[in-house]
Amino acid sequence: MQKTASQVPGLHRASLRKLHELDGALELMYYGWRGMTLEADAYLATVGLSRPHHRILYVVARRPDISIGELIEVLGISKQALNRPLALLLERKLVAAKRSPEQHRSKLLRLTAAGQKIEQSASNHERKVLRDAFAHVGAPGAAAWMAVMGAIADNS
Amino acid sequence: MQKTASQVPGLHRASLRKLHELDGALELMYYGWRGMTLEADAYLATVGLSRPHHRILYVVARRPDISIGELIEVLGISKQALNRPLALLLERKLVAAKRSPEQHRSKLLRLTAAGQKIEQSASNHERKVLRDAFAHVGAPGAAAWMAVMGAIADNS
DNA sequence: TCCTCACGTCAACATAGTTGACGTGAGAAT
DNA sequence: ATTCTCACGTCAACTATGTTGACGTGAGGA
Repeated sequence: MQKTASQVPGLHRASLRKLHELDGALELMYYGWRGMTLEADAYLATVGLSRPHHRILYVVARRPDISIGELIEVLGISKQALNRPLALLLERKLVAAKRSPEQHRSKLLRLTAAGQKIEQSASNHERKVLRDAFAHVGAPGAAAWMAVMGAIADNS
Repeated sequence: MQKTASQVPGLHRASLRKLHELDGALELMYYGWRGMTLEADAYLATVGLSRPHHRILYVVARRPDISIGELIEVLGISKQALNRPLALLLERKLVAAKRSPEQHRSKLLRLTAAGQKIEQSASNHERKVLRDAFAHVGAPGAAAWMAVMGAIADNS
């Protein structure tokens, strides 16, 4: 047992000197991301999965019969990177692949019932964090948050 | 050359069916995080560094003479995980370690001039994204964003 | 003087990503 | 009809970032 510090799972926000006006916002983004995914990751670990598996489950849930190629595009990773986590999901029958009868050039992916259950549980953890946060600021605050995040996301 | 899709660096937001009310917010958080760090990561890559190095530089810049133990606590990673990236920063003389004269139980870390320059450049990329996004919504929107992110971050 | 234990380091391993190489089969070109 | 091409998916090898475990060292208390 060698963790004098950081036995806190949630990594309380550190107090750092602010060198720039926006440092606070910067740190909020960092800790916000961690805060949202913390419980979901812990849940996923209990079922032997992790973040990349969840991302796959999330997308497949919302695009049934998606092909591997499309999945790669949506996730923004290489097809080789997709291979291992997806193989695990298939092996554990959380995702089912069928080749369409006449067109068997690509595989079509779907969640099994078990896969759906895990996807929903994990995503629920994340949505709960957001729901609670939005409750603090009401609908206008939530709308403003969405607007800012949209602007940040669309930067590129 | 084998990337028919995803040659777009910025990974445009995918259009996924929304199964829950908060799915949009969930995805915004994901793409927002990516959006903020995208340019900074690209810059860091040009100088042979990456995200963990930047996090170290960021913290050390705001806590000069921090010890390794404190740094571990702030970053929320294990001291072994810190070891390799920090060793690189020391080797490249972006961070300097001095042992205090009488108390040489712990090392005190500081950025060198070169380290400061890189930290500022990388952080500037991230702050710029935030600044632009905030400009879209004005001060009240920014305040609401901060409030929501604070609530999300403090979840734990 | 000795014990303890925080500090920091090294070694071994897991996981998630990368690039490269390649088999296979659909569809186009000839 | 035959051949070419090339997208699709898979496998192998490698890199990077993290984990846990083991351990040397020296400060400070007993």
